[in-house]
Amino acid sequence: MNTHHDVCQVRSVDKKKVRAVMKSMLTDQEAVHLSETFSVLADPTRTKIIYALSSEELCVCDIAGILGMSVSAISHQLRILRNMRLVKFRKEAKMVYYSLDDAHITTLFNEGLNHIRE
Amino acid sequence: MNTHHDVCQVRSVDKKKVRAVMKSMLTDQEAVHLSETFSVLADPTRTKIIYALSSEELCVCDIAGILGMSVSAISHQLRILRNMRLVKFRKEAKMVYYSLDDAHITTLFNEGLNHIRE
DNA sequence: CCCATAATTGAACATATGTTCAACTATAAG
DNA sequence: CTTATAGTTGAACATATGTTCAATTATGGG
Repeated sequence: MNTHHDVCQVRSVDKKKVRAVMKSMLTDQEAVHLSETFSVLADPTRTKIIYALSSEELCVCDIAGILGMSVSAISHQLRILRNMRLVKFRKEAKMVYYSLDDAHITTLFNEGLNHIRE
Repeated sequence: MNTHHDVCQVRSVDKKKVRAVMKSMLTDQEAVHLSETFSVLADPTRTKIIYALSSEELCVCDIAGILGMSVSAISHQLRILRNMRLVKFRKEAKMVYYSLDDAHITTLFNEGLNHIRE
């Protein structure tokens, strides 16, 4: 609930503009969904994992080795990526091999990578 | 410093793969830079602000009105967007008008928007 | 000069997030 | 069956993040 006690009392300087923008504004659901999408890529460990998996299918142990981090930390992050359907996995004996499973986010990832590297 | 006490002892299941991936791996700096870029868009309030400003130049008061949030909360977020050079502003009398100032991130933003709306 | 309004700022607060540690499951070898 | 290894998980912990609240700055009107 919005009590407006700290919201600008004029409510709007340009009511016409305000009404127009409000009409096309993202819904809360859209804004949350959109920001959650970006959140997946908003962590250096996860960007490294995604980058690593973009060239090779890898087991948890090797990802940990490549990033110089604990298997546990990597496993926790892989769970997040799994829940977001960004990676898929395949079991073979005692090993679990991970690979990318989302062409969409990969595009977004590469778009971001191009931006910082330009 | 990495003590390796919890890192897989085998160090690598497939040393060839591991070495190859490590060679092309993002640097810490790149990974942090990349994830920081995505972090800017990883908050629903900021995505709404960016969306609002993509159609109109707006003063702080009107942005607050559109989002139904306090002027203070919006101002704090605008400072973040300003520091990241995502928005620029212009003073007129007592008002401060904000507008977008980064074509790059806007592309990334729209890419994300397309993904969730497809 | 005094007051009202637009906006910014810092501190406090609650919540979210990422890593560590230890315990646990699953699989395979002897 | 026992042991070793790969991986997962939950709790604890520290840190980061976003909003609120109160105080402050900046601008303009009477």
